[in-house]
Amino acid sequence: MRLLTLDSFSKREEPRSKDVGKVDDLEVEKVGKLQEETEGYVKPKPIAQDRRPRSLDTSILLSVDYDGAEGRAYAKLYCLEDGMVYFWYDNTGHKPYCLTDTSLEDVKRIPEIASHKGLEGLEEVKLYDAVNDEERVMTKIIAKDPLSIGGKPSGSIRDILQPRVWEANIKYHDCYMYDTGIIPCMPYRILDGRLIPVEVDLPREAKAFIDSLEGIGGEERDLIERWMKRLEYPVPRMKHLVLDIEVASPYPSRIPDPRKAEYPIVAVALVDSEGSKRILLLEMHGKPREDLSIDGVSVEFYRDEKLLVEEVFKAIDRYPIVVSFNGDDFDLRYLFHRAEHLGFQRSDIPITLSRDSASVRFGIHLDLYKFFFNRSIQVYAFRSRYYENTLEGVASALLGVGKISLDKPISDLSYRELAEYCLRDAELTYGLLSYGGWLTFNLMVILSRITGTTLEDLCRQGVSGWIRNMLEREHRARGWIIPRREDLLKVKGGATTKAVIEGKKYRGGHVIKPEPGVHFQIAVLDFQSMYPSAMQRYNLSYETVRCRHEECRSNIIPGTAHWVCRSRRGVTSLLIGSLKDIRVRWYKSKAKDKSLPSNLRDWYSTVSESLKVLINASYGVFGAENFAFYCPPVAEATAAIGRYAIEETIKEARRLGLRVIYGDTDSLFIEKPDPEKIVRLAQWVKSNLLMDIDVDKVYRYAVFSVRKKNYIGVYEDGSVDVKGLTGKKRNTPEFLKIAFAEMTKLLGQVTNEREFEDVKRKIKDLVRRYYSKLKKKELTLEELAFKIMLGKPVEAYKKTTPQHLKAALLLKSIGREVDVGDIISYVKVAGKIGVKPIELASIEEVDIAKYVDHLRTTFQPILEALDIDFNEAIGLSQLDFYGFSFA
DNA sequence: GCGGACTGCTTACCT
DNA sequence: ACAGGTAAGCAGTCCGCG
Repeated sequence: MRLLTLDSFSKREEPRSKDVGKVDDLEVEKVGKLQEETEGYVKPKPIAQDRRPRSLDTSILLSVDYDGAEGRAYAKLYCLEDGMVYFWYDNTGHKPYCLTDTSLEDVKRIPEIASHKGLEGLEEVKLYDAVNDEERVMTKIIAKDPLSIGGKPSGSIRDILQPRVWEANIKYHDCYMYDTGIIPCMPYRILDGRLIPVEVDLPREAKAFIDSLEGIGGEERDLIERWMKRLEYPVPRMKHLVLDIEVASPYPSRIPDPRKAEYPIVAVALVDSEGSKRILLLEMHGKPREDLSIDGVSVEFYRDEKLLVEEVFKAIDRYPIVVSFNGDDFDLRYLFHRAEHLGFQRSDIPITLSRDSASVRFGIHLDLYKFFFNRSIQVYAFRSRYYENTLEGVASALLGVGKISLDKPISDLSYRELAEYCLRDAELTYGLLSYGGWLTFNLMVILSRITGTTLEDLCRQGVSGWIRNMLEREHRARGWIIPRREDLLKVKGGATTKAVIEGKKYRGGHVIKPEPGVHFQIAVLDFQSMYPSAMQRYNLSYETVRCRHEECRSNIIPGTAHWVCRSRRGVTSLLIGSLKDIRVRWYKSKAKDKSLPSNLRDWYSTVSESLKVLINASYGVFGAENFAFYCPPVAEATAAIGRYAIEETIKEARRLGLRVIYGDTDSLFIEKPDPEKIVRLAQWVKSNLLMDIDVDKVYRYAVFSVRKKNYIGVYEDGSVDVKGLTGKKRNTPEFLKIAFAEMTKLLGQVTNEREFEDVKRKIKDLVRRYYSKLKKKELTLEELAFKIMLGKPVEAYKKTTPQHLKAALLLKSIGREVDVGDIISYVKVAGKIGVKPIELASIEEVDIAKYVDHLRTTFQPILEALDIDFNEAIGLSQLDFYGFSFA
């Protein structure tokens, strides 16, 4: 009976070229057995059967879906024992529902409801309304199926009840998970037909840690235990299949339309986590089959596209996790529609499409494109190491390997070229998932467990979706009504402060004007997680800010017209606070613990980074209009507490005699600090503001100009931080970046004030050298290019025509496709338009004067601080010209 | 009709 | 579609100037 585990499939024959017929026979036989194995209540096929329930070993919950034919929810479970996916159908009788504040009797009298075909029943429920701080009796309208609640073009229950309807927009699979309390990516068993969580026992050390927590309430302690159980349970290795397809389009730069699927699928790469690599090629007319062998790869030719696609479908059916890069919008969508054209029955296509996702029938489909494009993931998890949203961009930045570049359309490639190209894409995608000891996948699993979002949704939603899920689940668990956005906005109102930037909703962080010049011995003090701490310590949450109690109105948040509740603990304050506490007190410190083996440290560090993603986003979402719990006063109060904290801390620092030379939002730069005074300041902050500050870094010296958010800091070891300066921006021409880097290297060598004179001379030489390079045009177009990302489609620029757009338009005029997210490389040239893409320019036409201006502005902030005059620096080139070289 | 002062748009950065 | 604050360069407009 083990025959059908994925293991047996992965141990397939040696890589070889093989013929269609053979492959086909083999697979038909296996699929037949798959069906046989699947009998019973628990089954890997959504077929209605009512057999005696059987038990299932420890399995990981992958997702929950609704089976329309069965009329109930089912869970997809990945059995750790045999590596197969099983379906468990709900037998608790859970049904979709929504709420109304109309009484049960009155609801009965609404004829469209009473006679609604989808109505299952009505029920009176007592729930807590946190917005208004009162218990309410609501009527639960239970439906036979999710579509009856909402989603039909007309006649849905929620449309009939409008506007007196609550919780009608929650996806049913989420609703099911909230109510049953089941958590994706956690282990379950099936006993006596019931889905039962596997009890997770915390390691002794972890229990001791929880017991040792001081100054933490019981509620928060319970939460910490809950999080830790989800985080300490290991991430099991699950089997993945990466899939990538190539389509023979006659247009080289145009992506074929997956809805039309008019061109044949000529290659499919299948790379799995067990080491198997297959490439399926379509034999094309007039192109005889080659005897292809690629090391470690099974190359398979197909005479018939239908058979090729069939083979791909069989592979999809065999894996619990199917992975793609942009499969939602392309690969799976194309496969689906192509299969339709090729005459497949719907039931033989293992893919289901919805508006912006594609899913597979047995396992789950993860689209890495959306996950890597997620800003929070980009910034916090991968530290902005990539910034393009393409496979090429992400892979070459993280893996150091890019796509194979093509100079002709797919249809002109030889079989070998095509095979290698397609395989590379799949390998890169696999590499992104398994990268750094499965960092990406671990990250997803951790976020999934904490927020209760399935991996499939996690990939596709943003951080506001994740946090919404976490909060909604918490509401259901507590018996709270999930507030409606419009009620929140109406009751809590908008912002009361004025933003510095026109058009923003409220005032944000405070930036202190730097003291220009060179400053030695700088300690940089940082508030630890300032905004999350503010939310935790000041009890910020949508229901506590501007609460209903008269007696709380005097509890004013400084700098605002808002107050905060004294009597109830805010739910976001509690959730964010507990996540922050376990991160700082357990995972972050474990990640730094050198006595632990490195793989364990990596795990702790991954958990720590995942928590950071959630914690850091927790403030911003409340100011985001699309967030389900959008509440401007919460975001505004958070930022206001931050400003209050830093301003009061500066005052106290000055009282203590500390010299504050710069600060931004949650940081303070202090010159030549007395360590004792720093300790006193930290104590003051702790007892007066209930927050933590510590010395985040120490600079041997730092260089400031008058500009905020622009400085250079040199560490004790000579390494250099460059912040905000033009010389390190990614759109700055390479030669300026190189020149600037040369300068920072010089600055890194300075250890005391005396050495500055020498370095100042060297910097002048450097500037003059690059000036002369420019004058002599000893630079390539590549080095001179500005590389600017096209922020929107070409047609969307209505108000102005920026230079990178002009260059893009020139590219378009010679037939090159340009798209959102493309990086346009152009140089500044003489003439009316003033710019040319580097593909069309020559070095002779480059406008040198413009580049001298850029040389000036790149160096200006630093020269200013060092009291060097740019003109004087390059003026030396005149002397140089006449032979008075200092070199 | 030309150029400087100004505003607004755009991108990339900082926290 | 997590937030606001800052810098820089350019596009486009207004306004004064015989």
